[in-house]
Amino acid sequence: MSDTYRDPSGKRLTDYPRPSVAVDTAVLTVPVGGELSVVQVCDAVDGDWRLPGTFVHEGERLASAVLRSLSAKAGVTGLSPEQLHVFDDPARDDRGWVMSVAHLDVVPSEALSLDPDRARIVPIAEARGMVHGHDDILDVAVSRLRSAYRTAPDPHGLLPEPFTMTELRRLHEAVRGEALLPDSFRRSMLPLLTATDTKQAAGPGKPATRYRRGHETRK
Amino acid sequence: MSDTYRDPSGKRLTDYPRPSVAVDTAVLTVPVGGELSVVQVCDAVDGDWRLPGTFVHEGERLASAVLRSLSAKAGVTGLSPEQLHVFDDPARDDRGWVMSVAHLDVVPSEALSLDPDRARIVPIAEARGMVHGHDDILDVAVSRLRSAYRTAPDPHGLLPEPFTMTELRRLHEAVRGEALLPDSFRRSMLPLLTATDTKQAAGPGKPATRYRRGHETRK
DNA sequence: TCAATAGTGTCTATGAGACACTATTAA
DNA sequence: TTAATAGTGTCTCATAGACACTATTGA
Repeated sequence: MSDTYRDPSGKRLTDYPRPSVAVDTAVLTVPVGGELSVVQVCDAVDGDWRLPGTFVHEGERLASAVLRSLSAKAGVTGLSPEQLHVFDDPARDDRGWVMSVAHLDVVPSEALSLDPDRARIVPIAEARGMVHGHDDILDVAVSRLRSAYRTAPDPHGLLPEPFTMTELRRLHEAVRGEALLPDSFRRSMLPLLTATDTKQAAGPGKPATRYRRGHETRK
Repeated sequence: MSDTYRDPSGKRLTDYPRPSVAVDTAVLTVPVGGELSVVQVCDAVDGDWRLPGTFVHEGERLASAVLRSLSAKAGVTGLSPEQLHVFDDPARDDRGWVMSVAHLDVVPSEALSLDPDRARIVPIAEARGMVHGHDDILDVAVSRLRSAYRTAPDPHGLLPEPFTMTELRRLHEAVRGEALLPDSFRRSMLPLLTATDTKQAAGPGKPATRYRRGHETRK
């Protein structure tokens, strides 16, 4: 840090009071056959269940702080944190002047290996009642995720490739929290998928084509 | 601030290094009959034209810091700043560890009274080349504003009520940077407007109905 | 054969784009 | 009347919803 910088009033940058900056992250996932869920951690001080978070270290990127907090507090290997909003109410945190940059990270449930004493996965409907306005963060995260899943097939890669159209639709139904029409869903997603040569048969019924994300004009 | 709080490792909140937090704001406006423009201020230290900004004071809300910086540096009475993104690259600002919370504010051009030595309004196409990544902030601000003006009539209140359909369309054309079809535009906006009883005639031509924002089912 | 799942054909309602038309004013 | 601007009627096309239909498998 340059100590020589002085602003027009002659003050150094470090002469100004500075807030602590935290990151708090809604890690969303969909367990196989389950509903949209969020990772909560148990607060070491007061025992409440809340979203994982940490203070940002000096010179650290926000996304790095998010990944560090997920790996340390929840045993989660995060992927690509996305900024949502800065919660800046000075009275929000009774520990002092803390700004929290809310993040969203979307992680396949297979990639989660949680320590049950410190972290858990709960359906989003059962996650309400968290401290520090974490309910609000969850709301923003869910609506951001839902809008991403309205126009593209599994944009966050929750489903391992290749997958069948039914698997994809069940995932989207879980994320969006509502039933989708199979034929309309198929027609809207087909132009954004590439069919593979292999089929998947599970019990009776016509074997399903397997797809990958993205459209390729392969011969 | 509570001095007694200690985290699990025994440290007080104030023992951690903290970043300076700044706000930088793209103030967008549309001069009457002109194109989408942004307010720039002249940096007191290096003389560059950049977006107005300031450091956040202790206990201050981000939105308050935005309004303070606009009134102090540009003579602008800001309205309702909207958060865009946190720019957190530690190397972004050579003065030290500074996070910048980018904001958007949309202001009717009549409300601007700029000191020409310190501030100016320029069309967004001519505003490129700013320092500290302010070009990126402008990009995000413009795309946010354009998407807001795709579905609703003048959602930021740039046009004084009441207004004619043609005035509204010209404003939307300026914001979106492209021509719009008069009849399609009218049909998409009519359900979101309330007609007044008064008409407006300017020169030859059928007098135009004047509208207000919002739909009311008046008798 | 039956049950089960995958996938298609097609009708309809809706809304955007396009363009011709009518309506109402000043001069 | 003419020029100018406001506003409407209507055709077409693309798309989503809805639902019946066909296709392909295991048992």
